[in-house]
Amino acid sequence: MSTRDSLISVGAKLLDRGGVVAVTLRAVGRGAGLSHNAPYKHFASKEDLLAAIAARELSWQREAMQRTDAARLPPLQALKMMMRGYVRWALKYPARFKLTFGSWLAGTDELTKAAESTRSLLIEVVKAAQARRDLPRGDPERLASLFLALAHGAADQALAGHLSSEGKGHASPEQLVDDLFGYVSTKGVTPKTGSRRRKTK
Amino acid sequence: MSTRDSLISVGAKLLDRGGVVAVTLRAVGRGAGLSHNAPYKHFASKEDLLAAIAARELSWQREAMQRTDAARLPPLQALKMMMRGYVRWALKYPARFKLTFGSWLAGTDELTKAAESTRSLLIEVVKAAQARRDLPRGDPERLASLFLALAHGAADQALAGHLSSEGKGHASPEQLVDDLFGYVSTKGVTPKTGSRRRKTK
DNA sequence: ACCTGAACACCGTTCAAGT
DNA sequence: ACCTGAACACCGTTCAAGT
Repeated sequence: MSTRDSLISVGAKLLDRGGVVAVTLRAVGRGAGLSHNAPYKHFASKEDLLAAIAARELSWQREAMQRTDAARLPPLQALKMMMRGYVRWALKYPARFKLTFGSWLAGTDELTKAAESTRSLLIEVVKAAQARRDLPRGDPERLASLFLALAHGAADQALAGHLSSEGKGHASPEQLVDDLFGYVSTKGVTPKTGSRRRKTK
Repeated sequence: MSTRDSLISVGAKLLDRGGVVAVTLRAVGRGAGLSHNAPYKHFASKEDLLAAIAARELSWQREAMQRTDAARLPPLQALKMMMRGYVRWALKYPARFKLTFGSWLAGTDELTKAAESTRSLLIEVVKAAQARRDLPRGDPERLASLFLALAHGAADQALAGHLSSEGKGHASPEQLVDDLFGYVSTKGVTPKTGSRRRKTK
């Protein structure tokens, strides 16, 4: 493991422990057994280190989706698993999730590339599901955006505590993902809310 | 306007200009024409000031929705306008939007109250739309969560640049909101992606 | 090429006073 | 009740050296 990689790892650990405010270049150097400004030999600035952490995270996320894809499940089911995995990741590592979508005024190349390759994988799965008539026709990019936006938003709302406040309407992010599949898919999957959908035409 | 309020306003201005990192208690004091630690007489900590800014924003958001509600439009249309307003607000004030859903380890009372009252307004509109059979049956809280999560996620993805990358699949957050209405509503609104839905049963 | 140590400006926070 | 000024520990960043 290169020094650069271990600095990224230390940064991620600090991030998990104390949020983004806990990630200081000095602490990262310390955690790697180096001097307070050794990080500057590997990253141009603090933002640059944070971007590297985010890129690694996004890249792992894509790899997880690729593994799901390689399992050759029915595409609609694969898509659902990918979205659930995304949500679980967000809930398990909130700080990493937040960081990944922080304000990257000028997203690094590394970062945008990782995001785009995730996106295109998703689009392919949507296309495959459409070919089997499990998803309605229409621009696959747009449909992929719809799923991703919902998974993302549901996770973020849950983390903010705006979802599972109190009472019975405690929809988990996973449930919302399932609901969306119910509304969109043409396979007659009934959302658990009790609403009835037509059977496949 | 109380000193406290003007401190909040200065903080919001700094936030818009330079993101959350630009909001320093010292700069806020300076901007209000006070000493560097005058803010401590009104806020317990920096986090406390940020929470107050977020709460004000959330509260404004709710008031905008209430104005829409008061216009007595058909509920489904009112709901759509609220969601679009939410998205437009996020795109116009990204830093405020991000802040509002930052990691509020211990969300202030003020903050959670504002969020809850927004939520309950949304739920009422969903119920009204269901009563008119414009939305399918099912837990209205859950349906409201679905709309809010999508609007939120679409806005956040757009801000991260993960939506309108390049090519034709450049779905705007507003379009995604419209798409969701198309899939969910029972009024036979056709999503612009070209997918056909059944007419009302 | 990679690392250290000193230095600078800035920040959050605390404390003792002032009116 | 509200504000100021000094002080402390900490941080991002830069620079001049060291090997």
